Amino acid sequence: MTPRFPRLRLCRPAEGSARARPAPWRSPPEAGGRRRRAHERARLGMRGGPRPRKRRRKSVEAAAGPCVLCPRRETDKAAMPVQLLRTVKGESETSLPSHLQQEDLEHLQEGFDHTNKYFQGIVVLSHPLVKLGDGTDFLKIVLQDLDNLCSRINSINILIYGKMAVDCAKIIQSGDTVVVAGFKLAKSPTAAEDGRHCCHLEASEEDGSAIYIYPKQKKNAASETASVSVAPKYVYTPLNHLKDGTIVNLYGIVKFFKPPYVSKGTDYCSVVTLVDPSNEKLTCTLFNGNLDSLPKIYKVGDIVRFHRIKIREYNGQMQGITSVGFSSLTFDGNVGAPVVPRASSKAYTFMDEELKIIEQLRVWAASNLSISGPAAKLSGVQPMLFFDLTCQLVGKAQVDGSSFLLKVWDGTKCPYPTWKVPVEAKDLEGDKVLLQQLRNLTVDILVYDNHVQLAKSLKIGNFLRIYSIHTKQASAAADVSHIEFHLHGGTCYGRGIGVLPESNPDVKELKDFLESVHLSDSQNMESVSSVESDSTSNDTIDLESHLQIYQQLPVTVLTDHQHFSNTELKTILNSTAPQQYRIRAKLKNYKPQELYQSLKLHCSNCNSLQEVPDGDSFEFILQDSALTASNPELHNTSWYDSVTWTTQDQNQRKITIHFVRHDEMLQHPEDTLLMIEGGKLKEVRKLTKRFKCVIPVRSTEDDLELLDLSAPFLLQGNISYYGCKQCSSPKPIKNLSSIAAEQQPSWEPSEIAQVLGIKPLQYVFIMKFTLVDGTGALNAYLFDYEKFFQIPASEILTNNFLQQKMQMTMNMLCPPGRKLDDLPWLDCFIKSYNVRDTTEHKVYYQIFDTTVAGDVI
DNA sequence: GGTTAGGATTCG
Repeated sequence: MTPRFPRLRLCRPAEGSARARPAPWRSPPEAGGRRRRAHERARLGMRGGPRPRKRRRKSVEAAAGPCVLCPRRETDKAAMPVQLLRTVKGESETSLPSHLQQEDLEHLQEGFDHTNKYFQGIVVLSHPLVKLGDGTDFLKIVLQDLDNLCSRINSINILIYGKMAVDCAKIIQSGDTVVVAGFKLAKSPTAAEDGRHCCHLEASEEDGSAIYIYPKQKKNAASETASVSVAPKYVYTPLNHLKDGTIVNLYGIVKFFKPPYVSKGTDYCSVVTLVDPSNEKLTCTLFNGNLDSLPKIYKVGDIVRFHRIKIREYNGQMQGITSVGFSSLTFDGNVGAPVVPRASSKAYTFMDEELKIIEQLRVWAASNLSISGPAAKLSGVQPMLFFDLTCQLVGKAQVDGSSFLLKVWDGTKCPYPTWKVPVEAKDLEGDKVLLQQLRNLTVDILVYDNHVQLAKSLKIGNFLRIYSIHTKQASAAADVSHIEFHLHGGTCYGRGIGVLPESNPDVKELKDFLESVHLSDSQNMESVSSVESDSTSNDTIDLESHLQIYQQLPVTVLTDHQHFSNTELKTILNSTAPQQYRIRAKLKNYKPQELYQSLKLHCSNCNSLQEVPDGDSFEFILQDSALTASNPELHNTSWYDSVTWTTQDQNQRKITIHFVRHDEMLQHPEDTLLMIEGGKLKEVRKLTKRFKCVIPVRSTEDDLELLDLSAPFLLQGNISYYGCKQCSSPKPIKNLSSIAAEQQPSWEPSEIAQVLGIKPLQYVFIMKFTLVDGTGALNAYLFDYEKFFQIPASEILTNNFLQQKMQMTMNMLCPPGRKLDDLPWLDCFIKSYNVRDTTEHKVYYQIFDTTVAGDVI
C-alpha cells in the first residue's frame, strides 16, 4: 500500500517539457515589453483583481471541515481556521472541499486568481513566533513543494498573522505537511537572498485564510490505535542548497563518474559528479569495502538518489562523501526508459513520488544536458582516440607484473590490423575453440597497474564496459602499422572497467547481436578453415586480408569521364598542357601532413586564397567594436526589436541585440536573424546555438554597420562566413529588411551576403599529392570544397567527427609506414595547365571529378 | 567509524 495524503498531482508531460526548455538568454526587462503589456492586460482585465473578501471567506468556511482530532478547537469546527488533521491507513479522515484546487509553485504569480486554490508543502523551516511593531503576532514558515522538488526554486515563505500565527506556532513542526487556502499573495522582498519563490503567501483569520496541518509521521506511534502516515519520509536537498557539515539526501544526474576501483586504502572507491536542475555540480567521493554497496552507474546521464551523504567543504567547494548508512539508487537517465532502481542495499523505499522525480529529472536532462553520441563499436575505432567499449570477455592472461591482457569482442570488426599481444597459449584463459573462431573479431586490450587486480577477477563471458580505452597507432618490426588498445594505469577521465549485469539493456542488445554474428561467422569459418589451416600467425591473415582489399579496388573513383582510359604518368609528364587524363596511381606523399593546414578561404571573384582567421582575432575585433557605444536612435526600428542589458561581470559591458522581425512578428528563435553589438566571442557563439543567424555589428550615426571583414560577417550554426576584403563593398545593414519582408525568409548566407554587398569567401581544402605509378611521379593539387573527401570544408573546423574522418581517409589513401607496394591504388582525373610569368613557364596538375570511394571508410 | 580520494587521459 502506498501511504500518501494529501493527493500529489502528476506532472503534465507537455508542460513539463516546455518548462524544462531553457531560454539561452533570459530576456532583460526591455525585451519583455510587449509580453509584459499583454500580461498586464490579462491581469487587469480577464483575470481581474482579488475577489471581494466576503466571498472568499465563505469558500474558506466551507473548506474548513470538522476537526476530528484536535481537542483544542472543537467548539466552532465550521469556522476553524487552523486544523490539525491526520491520516488513517493512508487515507485522510477529512478531505479538502472539492472546489479547492491545488496550485503549484509555478502558478503562484501575481495576476492569477487564487480564490479557490490551495498550496501544499512540507515544512522545512519554522521561525519562532514574534510580535510585530503594532503588537500583531507573526509567524514565518517555509514550505517546500513536493511536486517540484527538482525545480531550481521549490520553496516559498508563508507569513502568518494574528491568532492564526499563535495557533500554528503551537502545532507546526518541521516535516509536517501544510495546506494553505485563502491566502494573499505578494512579492517576496527576500527572494533574492533566500533563493525561494519570488512571491510569499500571507495568511490570517481576517483574510479568511485556512491552514490544514498533517503532522509528520511519528516513529513511536505504536500506542496509537490509528496509524499516522504522511507521504514524505525524506527531504531532498537541491545541489545549490548544500551546507558544510550536513548529512543530506539528494538526487542528481551523473555528469562524470569513475567506476569503482581498488583504492590504496581498504575500500573500493568511486568518484561521481552530479548536476541537478539548479545547475549546481557536486563531486562525491564514495568508499565501500563492498563493491555492491557503491552506486551501480554505467554511463553518464544515469540518475542517482543518494541517502545520507555527508557534505563537506573541500578546496572551496562542496563535496559529498559516504557517511554511515549511505545508500544509493541508480536509474537509467533516458526519457521513456523503464524506471528500475539499481539499489546498493537490499531494503529501500521507492514510491510514486520518487518515480515522478526521476521522470522530471529525465525531462530536464534531455533538454538541458548535452547528450552523448552513440556508443563506440570496434568497427568505428580510429587511431589516437579514447573511447568506452561495451563488449564481452573471451580470453584473459597475465602478461607481467603490471599488465594484464583482456581479449574481448563486440561482434564488429576493427577496420585496422590490430595488435596481438604475444602470450603463451597455456597462459591464456578462455574457451580455446571460441578464441580460435573469433580470432578475427576479438581485440587485445592491455590493462595496466591498478586495473590489473580488477581484470584478474573478471570471468570469461562477462559483459564489460571498459572506460577510456586508448587506441594507439604503432609500427611493429614488420614495417606495418597496426592499432593497439591500452587501458593505461590511473583513473583519469573515469578510466576503468565495469561489469555490466545481463539485465542491462545495452548488454541485451549486444547479446542478441553477438548471437547473430556467431551463427553467420562460424558458418564462414567452416568454409575457409581449410584454406587458413596452414597459417602460423593470425596477424598475417589479418594483414593480408587488408592488403588484398587495398590492392584489388581503387580507393578513389571518378565521378565522370569513366570512358577515358588510363594514361601513364610518364606520358603525361612528357606532354604539353593543357590536357585532361585519367590515371591510376598511388599516393606516395602528401602535403600538408597536418591536415588542418589544408583548410583555406578562397575568393572565386579574385581567386585569392587566405588563411582562416582564428578565434583570437575575432575576439579582438569584437572587443574593439565594443568600444563604440550602441546608438539608441537605431533601436527598435520598423524591422527589428532591440534589447540592451549590462553584463554581470566586472566590466559591466552593455550588449545590444537586434532581433529581426518577419511580418511584424518575431519568428521562432531557430528561424530568427539577430544582430549583436558589444558581445564577446563566447556570447556570440552561444547565440548561434539558439538562433538561425547572428551578425556582429556596431553603431554609426545613421545605421548599423558590419565589423572589419577579418571578422565573420555572418555566423550560422557552427559556420562562420567571411567576406573578401578586396571584392566586397559593404552596403547599409538596413538592406537586410528586404529579406525580412520576404514571405518565407530563409536567410541564405549567399543572399545575405549579396544584399550587404559582401563577396563571400568559400572554405576549401588545398593539398599537394605526390602520385606515382611506376613510370613516373607528378605533383597534383587537390582543390576541394566538398566533393573529394565528401566532407564540407566549411564544417570541419567545428566538427571533430569530420576531422577524424578526413584523417582516416588520408591514412587509408596513404597508410603511414607502409611500403610502396602495399599502398592502395587511386583512380583519379587530372588536368594539366600552364602558369607563365615573365621568367618562368611551368606546367601544373590538378585533381578533379574524383572522390573517395564510399565503401572504404 | 580511521584510510582511501579529492575528476581533468597517452610508459607499457
